[in-house]
Amino acid sequence: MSVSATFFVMPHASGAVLSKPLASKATLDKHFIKTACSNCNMRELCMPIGLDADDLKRVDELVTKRPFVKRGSALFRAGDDFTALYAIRSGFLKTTICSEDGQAQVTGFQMAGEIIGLDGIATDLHTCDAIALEDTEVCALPFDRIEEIAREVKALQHHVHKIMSREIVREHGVMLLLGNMRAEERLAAFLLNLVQRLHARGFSSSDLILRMTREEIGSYLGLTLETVSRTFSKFADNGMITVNQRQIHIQDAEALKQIVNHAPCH
Amino acid sequence: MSVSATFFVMPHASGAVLSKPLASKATLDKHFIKTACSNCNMRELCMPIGLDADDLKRVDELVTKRPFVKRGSALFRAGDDFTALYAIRSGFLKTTICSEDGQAQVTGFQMAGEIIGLDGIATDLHTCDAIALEDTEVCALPFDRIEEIAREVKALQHHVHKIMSREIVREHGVMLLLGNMRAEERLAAFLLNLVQRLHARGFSSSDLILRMTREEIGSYLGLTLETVSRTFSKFADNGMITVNQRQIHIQDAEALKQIVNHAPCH
DNA sequence: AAAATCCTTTGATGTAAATCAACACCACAC
DNA sequence: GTGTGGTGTTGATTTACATCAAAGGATTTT
Repeated sequence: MSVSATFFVMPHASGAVLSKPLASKATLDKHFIKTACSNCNMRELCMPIGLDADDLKRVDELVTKRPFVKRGSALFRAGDDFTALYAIRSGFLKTTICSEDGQAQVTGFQMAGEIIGLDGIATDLHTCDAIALEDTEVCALPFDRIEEIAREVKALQHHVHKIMSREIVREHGVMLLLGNMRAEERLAAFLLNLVQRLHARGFSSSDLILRMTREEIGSYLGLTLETVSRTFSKFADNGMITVNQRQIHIQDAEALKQIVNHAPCH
Repeated sequence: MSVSATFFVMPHASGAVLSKPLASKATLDKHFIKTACSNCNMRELCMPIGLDADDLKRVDELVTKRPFVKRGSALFRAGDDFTALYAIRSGFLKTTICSEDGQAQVTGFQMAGEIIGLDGIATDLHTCDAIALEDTEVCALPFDRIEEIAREVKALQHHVHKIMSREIVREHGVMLLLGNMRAEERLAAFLLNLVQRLHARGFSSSDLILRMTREEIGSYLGLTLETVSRTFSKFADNGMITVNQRQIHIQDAEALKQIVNHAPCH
């Protein structure tokens, strides 16, 4: 098992593999489901396991608001006061940091079941923008309430620690990617990581729809949009994937893994 | 204030500026100082402020061992069981992750007063090697004890969260550096960050001794050792710094900041 | 103190990816 | 229908950095 696979391709695989696709279900039942965490489709992904009924009730009270973020608009922006973490119920976001001259860099893409906003704890201010790449619904988890309950519920406390540590490990993987890998390796790792996370949410492990532009992928991977486009074409020419706009079909996952693992031209 | 300066140059500036250099003191008093945290030189850096006497006593009991790590040897290695975080009392370390083909990448450099080992929380296994670049003394903080006390001492709980969030923000800065910056910008940001952290520990804000090789700097910055060396030479030619082996004197910090901020050749 | 190893510098050459540029495509509006 | 702006592809050229190479210093070992 390679480090790339461990660090980068699987950082979100916490064992929670759901039996059915969640997005459609969430859409269907939108107005009927109870909004309690204990009843949430995403529970296995964003909540600790092994809570007793009493603890669960406490955690249910945690979620006060469920903001809806329209495609293209921000859940929060750098400089905003930090008050809450957000658990993503449905949708897709990117986080970006930008230097004063407008140079922006995508630091991550987040999907349903993931937690966003951890960067704000350090200074009580958010340090990045969180922009919805499609219509997105999140659960606001007021951080002072999280800390309050975490002091009483051991499992939640540890879960919070794990989530933050996991983000640190994920970023280590990105550092490896940005520091060491060639364009092909980066894009292969990116695709495998995306599809793996989608698969853990009940979606196909071979088909995916990109919610972001080539430019956003490039920004995340430290490449230009042209290089991303060319590399997609190269993968397609080699029969590893088929590309149809934002629709990607992975035909040969093994070949992609080979590319990620085999250190390049050195 | 630029993002680079905020994210990358100052991530460790938690306001704690000590009045005197600590390293010599620590060396001098080595066998005489009380080993309690409440008496520790580094307290302002690695402990929460505003603890009452009762809380302080509790935290004092946290530190069980003070392992000594000889230069070149490992505090922990990837794959080791995670049991404790480590607060660095004195010395200097690097953390590295490596892919199976032996390709290693430095993910950070840590100095006195900083916490190391946060990556292990996610899986109960360390995911990187921590190697001492000079003889180093650390305080082992058993993580189950940290969680136990954090449940009782609110200030400690929040402090742990802040430390983890700060690490996430630091890594965002590294991502920006690796993804967007040119060699000169990277090295300038690196130097400014190092000297700023040293200054916060009571050392000079213009002179520093590098504890790592050009190769290790290059690994951290996603550059080769030759490029690091050449860039040092270029800075020296421009009169920004003087380089004497590992001794660096910063003559024109402003010029270095200019390099970091001004987006490059785009 | 000599030997061996590691580290650093500097030069010459090669190359992966950026940049510059043109065009095709899609979506949405009017 | 014909604009208009965002998005994606592909080609030609440039360039920042990697790679290859060699030699001089520093540091550790014996």
